[in-house]
Amino acid sequence: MVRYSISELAREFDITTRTIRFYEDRGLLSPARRGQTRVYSPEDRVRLKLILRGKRLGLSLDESREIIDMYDPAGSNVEQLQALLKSIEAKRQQLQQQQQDILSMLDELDKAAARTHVALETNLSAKD
Amino acid sequence: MVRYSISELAREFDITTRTIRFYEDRGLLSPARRGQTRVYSPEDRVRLKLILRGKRLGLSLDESREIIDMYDPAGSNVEQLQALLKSIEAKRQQLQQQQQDILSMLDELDKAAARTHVALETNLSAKD
DNA sequence: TTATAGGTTTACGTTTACGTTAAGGTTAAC
DNA sequence: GTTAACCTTAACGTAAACGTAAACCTATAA
Repeated sequence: MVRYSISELAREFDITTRTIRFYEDRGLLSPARRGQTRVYSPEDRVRLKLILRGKRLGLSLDESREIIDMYDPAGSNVEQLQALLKSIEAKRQQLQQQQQDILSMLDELDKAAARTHVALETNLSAKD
Repeated sequence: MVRYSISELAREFDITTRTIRFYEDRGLLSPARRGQTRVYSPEDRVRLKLILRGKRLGLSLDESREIIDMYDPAGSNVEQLQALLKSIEAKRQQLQQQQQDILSMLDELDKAAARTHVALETNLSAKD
């Protein structure tokens, strides 16, 4: 039965314990307790990973929570399920927009790098 | 000679004029003036577009400015050019990480959608 | 000539996502 | 038995990215 301490997780993901407690405060994590001390399961660790991935994509904590909550359709009633499908679709669109943005930006970085190489060689051969 | 007013740009990109002025304040835009009034060129408009694309990718305004500044290697000296190449490479790596993150997330959204469809059909056939 | 539809600066307010003490409780090693 | 390395809650501070409101100028259409 694998368990983690808060500082173990903080070290692994290079964040502070304050950050982890803050995520709990915002309802993104709810670790077990041994006495007063927080004890994290592998599932808690996965949730943390998902939060951090969301952060890398520029998601707010609320958005990350929404996505994590999409994982189980436990909000069983039909309307909720249909709403869930809608927000899944919306997220997908947003991610596809991001993909496009990344491709454009990568393309422009390539060109910028090329120009910079040219400028470098010019400067070097000119030995100014 | 195409020019834009601040509210034209605000309408086009669905942001407020306050936002556009804020970007200027942070050094990301520097439109011309006609009297006291701001007048935006097509180049200004492109810069604004790039800022907003950065936003969609979760970049801070400072990061967006850095990327926009990569477009011309006017910081001509050799050390600066080498530093520029380094940061271009760093950005590229970050964008590739984001690509990976997006692919994973899209994959998980697919699965979530599938589970939701199943739950929906179950609920519908059960007519609860 | 007076609305009204734009533009301006200035400045305080707000949300998000933590950072940073402070003050204290518990266990393991020396 | 005290030092060190953990853990806890509580609370104030802060940077980023604007929102919001006040107070003002200015051109033009009715």
